[in-house]
Amino acid sequence: MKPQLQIRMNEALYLRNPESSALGKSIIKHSVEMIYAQGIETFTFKKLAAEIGTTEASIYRYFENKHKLLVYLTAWYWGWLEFQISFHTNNIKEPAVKLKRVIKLLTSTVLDDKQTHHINESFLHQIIIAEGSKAYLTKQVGEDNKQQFFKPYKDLCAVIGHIISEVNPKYKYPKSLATTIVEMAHVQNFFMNNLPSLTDFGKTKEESEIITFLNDLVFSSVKKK
Amino acid sequence: MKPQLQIRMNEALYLRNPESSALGKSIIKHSVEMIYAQGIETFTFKKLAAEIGTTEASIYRYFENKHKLLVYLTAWYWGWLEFQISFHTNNIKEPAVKLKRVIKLLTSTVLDDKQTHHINESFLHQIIIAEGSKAYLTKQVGEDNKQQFFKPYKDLCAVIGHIISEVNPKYKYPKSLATTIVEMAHVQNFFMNNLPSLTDFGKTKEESEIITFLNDLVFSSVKKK
DNA sequence: TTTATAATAATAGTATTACTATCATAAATA
DNA sequence: TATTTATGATAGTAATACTATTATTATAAA
Repeated sequence: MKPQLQIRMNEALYLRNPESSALGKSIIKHSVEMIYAQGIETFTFKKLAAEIGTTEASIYRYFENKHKLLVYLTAWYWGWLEFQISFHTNNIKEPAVKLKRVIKLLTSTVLDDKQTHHINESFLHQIIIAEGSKAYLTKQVGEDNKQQFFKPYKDLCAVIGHIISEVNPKYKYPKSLATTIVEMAHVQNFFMNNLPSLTDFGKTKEESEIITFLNDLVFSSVKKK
Repeated sequence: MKPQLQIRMNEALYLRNPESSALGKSIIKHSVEMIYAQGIETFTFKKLAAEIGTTEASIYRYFENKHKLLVYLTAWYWGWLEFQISFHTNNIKEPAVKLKRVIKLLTSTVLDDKQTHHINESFLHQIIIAEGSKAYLTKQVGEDNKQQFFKPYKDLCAVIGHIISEVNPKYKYPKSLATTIVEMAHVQNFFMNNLPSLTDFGKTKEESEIITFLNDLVFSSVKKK
């Protein structure tokens, strides 16, 4: 059995730690499956309770509301992805190579970790593509930010920003380019699959083309002139 | 009195044309103000009815639901913006200059059209930044797309894509770059104001910096090599 | 092994949201 | 003036998003 990787989560995101019990893990597991299947707006705690054979009240003991649960899932995803990135770029010296690897990791459909734990990362990846921005596109973004809910996302973008600066220390917009890469990896994927005429990959629907596009975009900008 | 510009709207977006009556216009006007002020999730037809002194039932005679209203407002915005762009790039020959002008129009806070009509474009611009993507980030995106709800957005992106191809006919990703410009003009603005550490403009909060960033990004990529 | 304690189940209830339906009345139009 | 059409007034329903209470288990400390 592989050592379970535990993503360190902000305690303000939950009322009771879902990792601390079987019910908690079941809530996470089935949330991911249901939100993946039906989207965040039709997903309710009542449906979730029915699905996993518990009660609404029990779920409310773990999460204050649906929004907190979504923020929890996105935070988990970004934490997990930062780990993946540090793992897969570990012994790469060349910053440009590192940056390419990051773009690939951001864009590629992740393979489910073969049930190593209860979260299906592949489903979660799709959830982040379609629902991820709703975690911060709210009026409470300021409050949520004060409580550090977006720290994993910011940390990841900071890591990417630093790699960009390694490639070219003179490049003026490492942070904005980092968020551009992250957001576009998702937006282009969503458009390719749902509004294909908005992209140049609508015919093939190949993730590899998004990677090529992003590499071209990033390296034309960052490269020393 | 200025000639009123009428944006041609998809009839499937409404039950009764809001432009056809005083109540309809009032619904649009106050929707924009309320969604701007309180965000789409806390906004309800009941609150709107109270605000404008009508009944919920009357509002439902114009719009099937809140989602359709949001899609209507975004469609209106993109239609309006495409008009602005064609107006302000009208006699520009040089495609690179045209593209710069487009980036500026996408990024800049629009000035309210001085009550020329009932829609406050400046508020609407902010709504699009914070809520616009929720119009398509849904499970019904396919259905909505079949009904052409996103045509104004796609048309605008197509226009921008063509300008990109004029700048460099060999550039491989005009469509994806076009959506990147449009989305990033908004995302960078949202981050700059709400999660400033994700951008390079957090200190000054100047829109002009976003424009400079986007110009750099776009022209480094598109430029012939 | 009992006892305390903590987690969950079962059940109920409330306020708000997201609608639909009906009928009366006012305004516009023919 | 008659008639169509829009709006207002009112009512009602199902679902959502919770909160509260009490009973039962499971777990862990004494």
